[in-house]
Amino acid sequence: MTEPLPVFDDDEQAAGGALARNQAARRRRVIEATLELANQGGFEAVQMRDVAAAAGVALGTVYRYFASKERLLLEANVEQIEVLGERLQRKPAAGATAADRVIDVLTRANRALQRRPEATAAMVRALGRAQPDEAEAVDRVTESMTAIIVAAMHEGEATERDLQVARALQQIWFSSLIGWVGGVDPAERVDSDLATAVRLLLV
Amino acid sequence: MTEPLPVFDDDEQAAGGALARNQAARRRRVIEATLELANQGGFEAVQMRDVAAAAGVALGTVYRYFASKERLLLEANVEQIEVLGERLQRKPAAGATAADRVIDVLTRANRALQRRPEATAAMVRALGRAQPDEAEAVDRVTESMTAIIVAAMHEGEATERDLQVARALQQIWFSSLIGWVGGVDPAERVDSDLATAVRLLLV
DNA sequence: GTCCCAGGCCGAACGTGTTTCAATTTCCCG
DNA sequence: CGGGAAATTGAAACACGTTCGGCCTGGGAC
Repeated sequence: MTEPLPVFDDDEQAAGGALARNQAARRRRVIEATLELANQGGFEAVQMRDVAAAAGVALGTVYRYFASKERLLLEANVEQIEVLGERLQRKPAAGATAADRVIDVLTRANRALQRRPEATAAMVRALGRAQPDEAEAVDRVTESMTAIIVAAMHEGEATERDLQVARALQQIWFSSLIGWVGGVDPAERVDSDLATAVRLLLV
Repeated sequence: MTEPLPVFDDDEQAAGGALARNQAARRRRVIEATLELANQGGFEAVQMRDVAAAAGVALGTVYRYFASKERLLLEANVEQIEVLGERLQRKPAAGATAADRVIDVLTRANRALQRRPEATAAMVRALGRAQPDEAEAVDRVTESMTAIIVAAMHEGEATERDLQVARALQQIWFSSLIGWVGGVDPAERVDSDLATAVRLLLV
């Protein structure tokens, strides 16, 4: 390693001592490097050695923070999805009916995802490979996806049926993304599958 | 190799000459070995070297027939799914309404899949990892799943809407299987998700 | 300030999917 | 039967995720 020095290039809250601060900074750098690589070349470009090198950290250190490549990608993308969710909320869904609003928000979400096709593909691939250890991270991602849908349906409390519909749509969304990422379907198919499903589910 | 002899333990049509016959037999042995290993230990137990050894074939030969591990698992499982589809047809779905029939057939299908959890997990994992090269194999699997659903809906020609519903259900089915295999959800969740979705989609 | 050690950090080594290639065997056909 | 094409073999090498054992450091005890 040519750079064994502790570096603080992070804007997080510095809660604990120097150690805790360094750890937070390292973790952040690893995630940043991951997103960078994922943006450029997708899942296969995120090679653990490269992530480590780009983050200025040893390979073993990456594994100290993230138990596996899937976990790393998942955790890096949970943030992204959550940010996306917030952004979508800020500009509330347009449309008179719930169906219109859901279609609107999903279309916008997909547009955002397709703007970084490689990164999206990497995230979806990580989701598709998840094993029991990663269940929690997977859950957080799908939870975010569901939340985006629920929020678009209406303002107040969601009914049981709303939640069922939202889960179904999230599952269809995920399947479609897999299909797109796997080269089975074109990107537009994600939108059209979802629009069709919304029309079937939200009478 | 201790067994270089050509073996014909296959019941397929012997169309061409000895070469074609041997190739068919080899291919079959590789698939058989794959299913065997997948049944026992799932995805990670299907190791290419072991498959080759169990099939009495060199590693390079396995790759002559199947471009990748995913492809191998996919092709091995297309057969399984198709057989399952036929078996399900033989005992037609029970129920007065389309919804009941679809739930019935999906429940039976899941019971069959859960009887070989490891093999199912291996197939689902392969589906989730698919890349563009494997698109065709993926398509055949999802096609079979959709066909099972369509067949349960009614006898005659399927309407456009039927096909949309069937595709949506297939996508939900797949997502649920991923969730189960990934340890996010218990096996029963596959059934309950599908039952819920059927009730929402088939009024 | 010095000493000590739990924990962080490192990178070499391992496992498995994939590729490669020369040598050998099998098949087909004249 | 003989020759050449194609398939198969065996073994080695490569790529990349993951693991492991030892080194180093920060920070508490004194």
